[in-house]
Parts: sequence; C-alpha cells; structure tokens
Amino acid sequence: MIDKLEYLLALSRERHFGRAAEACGVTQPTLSAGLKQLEATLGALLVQRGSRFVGLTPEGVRVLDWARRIVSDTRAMRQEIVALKRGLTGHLRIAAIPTALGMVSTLTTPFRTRHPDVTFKISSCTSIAILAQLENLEIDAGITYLDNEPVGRVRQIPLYYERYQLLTTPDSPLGDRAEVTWAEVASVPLCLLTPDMQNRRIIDRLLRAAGTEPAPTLESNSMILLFSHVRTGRWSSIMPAKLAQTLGLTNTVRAIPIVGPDTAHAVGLVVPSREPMTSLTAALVAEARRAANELADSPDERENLRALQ
Amino acid sequence: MIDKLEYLLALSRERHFGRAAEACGVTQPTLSAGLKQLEATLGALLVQRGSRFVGLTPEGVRVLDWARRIVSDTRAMRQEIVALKRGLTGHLRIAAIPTALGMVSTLTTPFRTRHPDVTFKISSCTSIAILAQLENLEIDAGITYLDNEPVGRVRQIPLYYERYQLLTTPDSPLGDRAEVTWAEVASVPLCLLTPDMQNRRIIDRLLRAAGTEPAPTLESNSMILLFSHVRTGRWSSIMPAKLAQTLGLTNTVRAIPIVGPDTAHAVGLVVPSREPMTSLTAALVAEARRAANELADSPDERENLRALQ
DNA sequence: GCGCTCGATAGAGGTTTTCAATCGAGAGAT
DNA sequence: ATCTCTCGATTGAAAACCTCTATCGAGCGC
Repeated sequence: MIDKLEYLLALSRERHFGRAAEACGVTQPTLSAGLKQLEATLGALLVQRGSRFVGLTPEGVRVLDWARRIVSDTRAMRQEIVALKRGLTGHLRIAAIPTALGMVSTLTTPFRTRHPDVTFKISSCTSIAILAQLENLEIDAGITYLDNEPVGRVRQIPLYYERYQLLTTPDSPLGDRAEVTWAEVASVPLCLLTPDMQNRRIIDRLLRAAGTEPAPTLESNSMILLFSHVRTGRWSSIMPAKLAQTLGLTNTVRAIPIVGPDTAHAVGLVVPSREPMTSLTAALVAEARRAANELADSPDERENLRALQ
Repeated sequence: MIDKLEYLLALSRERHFGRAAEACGVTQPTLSAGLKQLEATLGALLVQRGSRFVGLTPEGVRVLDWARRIVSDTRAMRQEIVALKRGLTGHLRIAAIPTALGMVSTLTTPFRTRHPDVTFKISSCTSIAILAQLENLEIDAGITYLDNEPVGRVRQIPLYYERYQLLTTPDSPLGDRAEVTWAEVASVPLCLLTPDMQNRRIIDRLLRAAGTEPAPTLESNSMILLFSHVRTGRWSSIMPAKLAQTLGLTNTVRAIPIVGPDTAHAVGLVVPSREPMTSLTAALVAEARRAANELADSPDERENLRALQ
C-alpha cells in the first residue's frame, strides 16, 4: 500500500508514467498496475486517463495529500529506528536560496562534527521552489526568506537578517566611500540576479523606495558570475553582507554597506511542520538554533529573530 | 507494510499473539511472520521474545506510536474517498461515561437525519478507558469529563455542565423538598456508582466538601440498577440532572436539585486531535457544536463552555 | 514430571507482483 | 491523409510472497 502511495507521489511530481516509474525503481507497467490497484482498493479513479498523462482527479489530489503524510511518517519512522540503533545516520537534502549558500557551512560543519554519519545534498534554487520541494518531500529542509507567503505548513527557525552591500572596485565612482545610499547605488552600472529570484525582487523594491528605477545592465542567476563581473571594474553589484563576507574581499573588490530604509528580510531554516519531526530534522533544527546565535550581528537582532519563531 | 503495523497495534492491545491474530482476521503464524518481517525491514527487534508475550522493546514502543499515526491516517484517507463518492458513510464508534449515556441521543438523532448512511456503536465505560481506547484507535470519539488529566492528545468539544440531583421517592425523609443541600443528602441511605467511576469520585468529593463521609449502602456500576433501587423507596441516589431527565420521572420518583458548592464538571465530546480530521469525526464535531447550544441551561453557561474549547 | 498454553517453525498451495515484450491510441510532422 | 513517434495499457511467464494447516518446543503450574 505504502509503495503504491509512493507511486502516486512520483507520478504527480514527474507528470509522466515512465519517469515516475524510474524514480521509484520499477518498470512502467509495474507503476501502472500499482496505481490501478490503488484506485481499486480506494474505489475511485485517481488519475485522469488519456493517451498521455493529463493530471489527477479531484479524488487523486486528496489521496495525494494523505499520501504525503503517510509516506513521510513512514520514512520518519524508519529513520528514527535506525537512529536509535546506530546513532544519527542518513541523508539530509537541503535547498537554499543562492544568497544564503555562503552561510550553509556554518550549519553543516558543526552538524557533521556532532553527527559524522550524516551526509548532505545541498541544492541552490528559488524560494518558491524550496517550498514546493518541501511540500513534495523532495528535500528535508530549506534555507530561505521567512516573509514568504506561507505555501505549505512549515516550521521556521530564523537565522539572520539580510543586509545589503554594494560590491564594487576601489577606483569606480563610489569605490572610496564608507557607506552609500540606495539612490547612489542606482547611479552606477549594476549587474544583478534575474527577477525570478526573490533577492532581486527585494533589491528592486528597495531601489524603487529610494525613488529610482532598477536598470541593471547585466542579469544572471549566478552570484559567482556577478562577482566575476564586478572584478572587471566595469560593473557593480548588490549582495547580502553574509554572502560578500563568504566570497572574500580581494584587494580589487570592496563591499560597502548600503544605508537607507532598513527593511530587513529575515532568512531562516524551514522544515515540514510535522509532529513529531524526523530525528534528522530535529537535529538540524537544534543546530540552526545554535547557528542563529553565532550569525546575529547584535543582541538586539537576536531578540527580534527569536520573536519570529 | 500497513497491515503489519496493524498487527503491532493489535498485539499491543491484546497482549497475546493468538487473540491479536484473531482480531486482525489472520492466523497466529501469519501474525508472527508479519511482525518478524516488520522487524526485519526496520532492522530492530520490536517484540520482547519469551515463551509468552512479555511486551514491546523500546523500539517497538516508538514504532507503535508511528503505527497509530500511519494506520489512522490510512483509515481516514479511505473514508474520505468513500465520502467523496457516496456522501458520508461508515461507522462511528463512540464511548461515553455512563452518566452521559442519556444525552447521546441528542447527538446521534440529528446526526443520522443529516447523514442516514452512518451507523453507530456506542459503548459505556469509564473516563479513563475512553481516553485509552481513543489512543488505540478502538473508538472514534468519546463523551466524558473535560477536566481529566490529558492522557493523549485529544480535541475537546464541551457539551454541558453536569449538575446533580437527589433521586428519591416522595414519601422518603427529603421527598417533599424543593431543594436539598449536600449535607442533607448524606443523611439518607444512598446507592451510588462504584468508585472506579469518575462520577462517583466527584460525588464523594462534593459530599466531603459538605463535611460528611460518603457511606453508600449499595454500589453498582449500572445506573439502571441504581434507579430501580430508588423506586423501591428504600434508597435514594445522586444523579446528573441530564440523566435523571432521560430516565423520566415517574410518580414514584422525584429529582430534587442539590444546592451548595457549585463545582460544575463540564462534559463534552473528545476526538483524536489529528489534523485533518476524519470526515466522519469532523461531522460529529459539527453536530456536537450544535448540540451544545441546545443542551446549555443558560446563555451564561453557553459562554463558559465555549471558552473551554 | 505431566499436561497445558503460547509462540515459533516447516512446508504446501495459492495469490500477487514484477518484468520484458508488445499493443494501440493520439499528437505532430510531412 | 498518412507516417511516425511517444506514451501508457495489456499480456503472459517467472518469481516472490503470503497464508494456511500441522507440528514443535519452551516454560509455567500442578
């Protein structure tokens, strides 16, 4: 039964019988038969039949919802029993927004010291995708903005507030400043993330609040690419302080704090709000709580973050 | 997998392989093998082995906890899909404390009018047993005192406050009174419930609060038996008003309100606090909310009850 | 030590599951 | 219109699994 529910999860994710079967490690006829059997035992069509995959029926959508619960509980149970025997083992799949990638190591490094048998897979994607993947059990945790429209039921552990810095070369127009305003930032040629990234949308909002229209002359979805363009001296960019810190300041690149309307966006760990949590998830949450104390720029900020939980 | 989890549930309930197997509708070797397979897939012993059933291992207890979740979610899923097709159908198992049996019909009657395809099984048992059975998925809902030590996670819907009346014959010492005090009640020969019933323990407390020691000359676990003894004219008894109302006042039996310290005990519906609820449970909760309005003795009381949720 | 209860084990029989191979319907291209 | 390609359903054989009856063996009480 549970394996059949996994078939349904895979199908709704892949939207293709063959790929779903492959993802489950069975052949396509097996998956087809499994779903047909699930439909028989529940007494309702779950998959809209056609020459190709069309979608799930309303009943299918409801079953999908239950399947997520049941499958994730089953996995959590398995994991907990393994953890009871051999200590914390297993695999944590984490997705993070690109601007948070730099600080992931402050989470993973102490975690591995504490639990050496846990392996990680960390992927970079948009805040929207993180919530979608959490919902579909494709990742175990995400690191993203906490002021998102709540898409699914998630538990959030605040980590730090994102503050922005202008990345530029010392010999460019603003290169010698100790701090700059958002209005000033808009006056230099900028390279920024693409607008599908929430970070870019936040920066756009901040620039508009300063009365200017964002007009980057180069867009990319890779922070590394932006950074390398800044190094040429022909572009400047805007980056969260935590990330600029990680990339390291060479003698050709300066990071200048941007002052002005301080609409700080909190970044934190998000995990499925299932009670009780997976033992791995629980350990990660504990680690995040510890990391939050280290990452906070001031005791004040620490207090504010704690209030967000 | 799920059927194996059901085996574990049955075993922990019956504490006997043969009876557990019977409860699951399989033979004892099948249940034994199923549990052994569950142990193999989880990689841990779940049942303490001995010549007879000893108990579950710590791992077994943890798995049992998950099994309850997974099995109940699976049942809820099945039910919801059936409900989507054929409207609300199925079976509701309710347990109630004896003193609440009289008012169950104010819940079930309108429920059946609304959902004619739902059948009921209503059993009478102690408040402790109700919570235990709820925990073990043996009943779907209970009707009991709401001031219990919370044994499991339950959601409670208040129905009414229990108030006590003296049941007696018109020609007995207190038979002509409009109301009596707890101290007066203690002066007549009483027949009461046995002390394993919470109702009796409450009455004992009330009698002691009035400075008297409860000394019933007859005890039983059946309200009907108590009532029939009252009718002989040789005993009086103490009953919740709601129940006295249901049993009906013949011309040989009077119900006299007992005044004094008003430590009202709220009675209500309790259901497993699983999110989302079974469709049947959700419908029952809705019915209980409606019934609470009807049962309340005053608007004041209605307000107090609402606050308990 | 005898008998009884309980749970484990063995082996047969039947069902279910799985897979490779193939079919057939529909979409898109020519 | 027809060809072709993709996708999901179907088929049939082999393997795996599950469930049963029958029986065993350990421990408990007498």
